[in-house]
Amino acid sequence: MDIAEVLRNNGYKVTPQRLAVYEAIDHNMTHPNAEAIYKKLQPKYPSMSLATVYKTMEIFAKIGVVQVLQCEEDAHRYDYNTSPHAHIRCVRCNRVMDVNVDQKTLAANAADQTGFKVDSVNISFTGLCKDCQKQE
Amino acid sequence: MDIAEVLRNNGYKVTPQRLAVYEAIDHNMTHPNAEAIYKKLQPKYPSMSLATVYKTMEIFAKIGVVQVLQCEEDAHRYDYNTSPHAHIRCVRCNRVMDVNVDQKTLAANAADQTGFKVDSVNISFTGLCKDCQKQE
DNA sequence: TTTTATGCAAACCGTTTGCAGGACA
DNA sequence: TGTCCTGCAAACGGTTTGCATAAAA
Repeated sequence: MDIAEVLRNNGYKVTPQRLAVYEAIDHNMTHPNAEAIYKKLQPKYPSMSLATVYKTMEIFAKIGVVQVLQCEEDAHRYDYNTSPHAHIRCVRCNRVMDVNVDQKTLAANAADQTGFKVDSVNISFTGLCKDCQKQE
Repeated sequence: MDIAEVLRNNGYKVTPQRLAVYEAIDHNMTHPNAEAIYKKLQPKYPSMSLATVYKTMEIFAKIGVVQVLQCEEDAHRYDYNTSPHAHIRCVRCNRVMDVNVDQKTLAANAADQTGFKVDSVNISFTGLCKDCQKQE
């Protein structure tokens, strides 16, 4: 994906900060939150502010560049993978992994039961990951 | 359920505030947040503080009297129905309804895929409810 | 040159906490 | 009486906002 082009096509300016944030999340499997993205950028982009990270993520979410996750913790996390899937978080090490779930069927089921026109589906699990199970 | 007995059995004192909060959430289908519970109690219990509502809900969640929900909004909501089920929120009127979902199968599926020992499952949908669809 | 973005600091909002006084057991 | 609970106000943490300056188009 050419993020510069996507920004331009959506009427947003292409700035070094936006490119940097994109670089930090592209194929980032850790599902970072804003603070983590900020910290990751510190060494290379020391003048970047946390507010800019938030503003950039809001734009990225709006134009479909990232998916916003809530994994039963305080801060939001971001996923470069915008295809519908669920997440599981380890309650011990806080690692977040992807989980394949048939969201389409679930959404159809929810619509049938309630008469809602369904917009979004959010599925998260918590538990103990393989590594942390070994250590217990 | 005799909430006084449940409190006592778990080592908590029985106070008018705790009984009042229970009264406010028992069979309350609106999935209220702390603020809503607080406001509902104001007329009858004007001296009740919001902090006490929070502290009480924390205890209720711990002893299994309520379920805590996150429906892709800022505040947590509480459900007197503690059996495993999902929720759907209307993005227009913010009403929240219950949805039956086979969480057991989903959890087993997530465990298979990731090797996690699954603790909890959280499923929420958003969309437009029947009434709000009519009005559009 | 016009418009939009940045970085800073302050505000915000839901929630938690410390503590002195009060209620339960 | 001893312990726990309450209500208040202040603190907290993640996020948003207002604004003056700076950079993109």
